[in-house]
Amino acid sequence: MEEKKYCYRYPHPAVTTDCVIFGFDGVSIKVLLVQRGIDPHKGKWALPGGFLKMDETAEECARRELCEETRLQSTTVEQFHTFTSVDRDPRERVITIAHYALVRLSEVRGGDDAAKAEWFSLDEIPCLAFDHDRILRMATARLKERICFEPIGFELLPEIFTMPELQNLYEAILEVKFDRRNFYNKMLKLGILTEAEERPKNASRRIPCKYRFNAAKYKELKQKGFRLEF
Amino acid sequence: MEEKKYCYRYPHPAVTTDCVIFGFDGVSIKVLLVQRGIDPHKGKWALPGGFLKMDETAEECARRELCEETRLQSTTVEQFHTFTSVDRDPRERVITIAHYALVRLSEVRGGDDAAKAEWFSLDEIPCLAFDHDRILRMATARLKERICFEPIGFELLPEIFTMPELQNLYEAILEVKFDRRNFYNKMLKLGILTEAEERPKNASRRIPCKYRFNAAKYKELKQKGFRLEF
DNA sequence: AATTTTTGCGTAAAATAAACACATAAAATT
DNA sequence: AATTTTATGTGTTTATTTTACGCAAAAATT
Repeated sequence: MEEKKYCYRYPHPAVTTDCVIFGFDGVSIKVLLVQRGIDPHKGKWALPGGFLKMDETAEECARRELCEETRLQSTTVEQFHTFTSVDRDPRERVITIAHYALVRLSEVRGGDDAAKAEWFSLDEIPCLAFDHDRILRMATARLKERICFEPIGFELLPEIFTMPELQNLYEAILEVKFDRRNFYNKMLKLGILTEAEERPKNASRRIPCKYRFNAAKYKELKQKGFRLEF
Repeated sequence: MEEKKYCYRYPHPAVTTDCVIFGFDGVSIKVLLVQRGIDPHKGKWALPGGFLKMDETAEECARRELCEETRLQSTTVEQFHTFTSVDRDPRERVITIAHYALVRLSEVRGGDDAAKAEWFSLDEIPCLAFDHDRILRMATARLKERICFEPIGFELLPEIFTMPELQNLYEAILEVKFDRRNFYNKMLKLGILTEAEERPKNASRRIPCKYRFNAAKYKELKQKGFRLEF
């Protein structure tokens, strides 16, 4: 039995971060889950997560876990809720600061963790450990809200993408269907897309144009006070 | 020196909740601050807050503090961000789960706390303890976002209110001016207001109609999938 | 070779938002 | 007391945005 050497005058809860890592394979939204190797809930699938170290912020902690699983250093990581039910963990009082991350599936390499990790579609999520199903539900709800007002969708696509790909992403997240031509017009009119390649003269109409997200232009427009609104 | 009797195998941060309590006096948005009676930052103004107990959730903790300051039991309290900078508190590692609360100023009675508490307008906030200025800024930003899509504004008004009062509230929070007649039309067309009193026949036009928020109607409309959009 | 699908680029209609006009009576001013 | 100003309810007109849908051409399918 290891010594309990960190002592306080008042009880302290343990603090963890969990990370809902979203990806997009061109058809549906995926979430990365890991299979727990230890009790409690040994063998069950869970969100990647771990204990907060005393010299790191919650976001740094979440990024560390993200990197352990995907080898990705720089991606969108955002805190969205802290879960504090008193009986979340049978061992001791544990509160968790939940984050979501958006990654490009093509850039993900296997994690260095021995633990088994797997991508799941949102409609085939297995039974999850702790209150992770609740965390996941809130994460997807937040993703839906955010994508309507911030251009976070581009974090899930390759740098260069086509309009149908972008539409598929929006439809997958929001679970709706858009009219192809209206989506096209609206997106272009926003002015935040740049044509990635010059279109050949003998342009085949069947081959879609390639775009990239114009972050500079978006920043400029945002300062003028415009909102995405989808 | 009191005994440090709560011991763990790994270091644990202390966890607090802070609460940004918003009120509206008919003209501007107010925030309740308390003057710290102890070090660190003794004498400085701060957000009401305190340590999370082991048998309560973060929301319960925030409500407890709200009640201590305002005697209000049932109001909107919502978590919006957890602040985790490593050097927030000079004593030890403290993370705080920040909430905002919306209260009707008319219903607020003095707190039972000995500490001095005072309402401040957003444009005359004094220097605050810890990182509470950052917390307050994020709270007001969140309030702005939320009021555009959820009818939380009514929590700040008396149960019965007039259209000019409602408009003043929206203008105070969003820091914009609306055309009186368009605001009026838009609000009525939403269908979430009920006339509170029958208007006398010899209705003076100068005396505004009185309304109340129709929560049932709002719930019904929301289920059909409509958004406020302001 | 014919048919279907997919894309770029439109346009007409419908719905929504923005701008503003006017009557009335209370309140303020003279 | 008469006059002016202000605040409110109720519109209408115009501009803008959203929605619905048409069409041609090349690629893919049959």
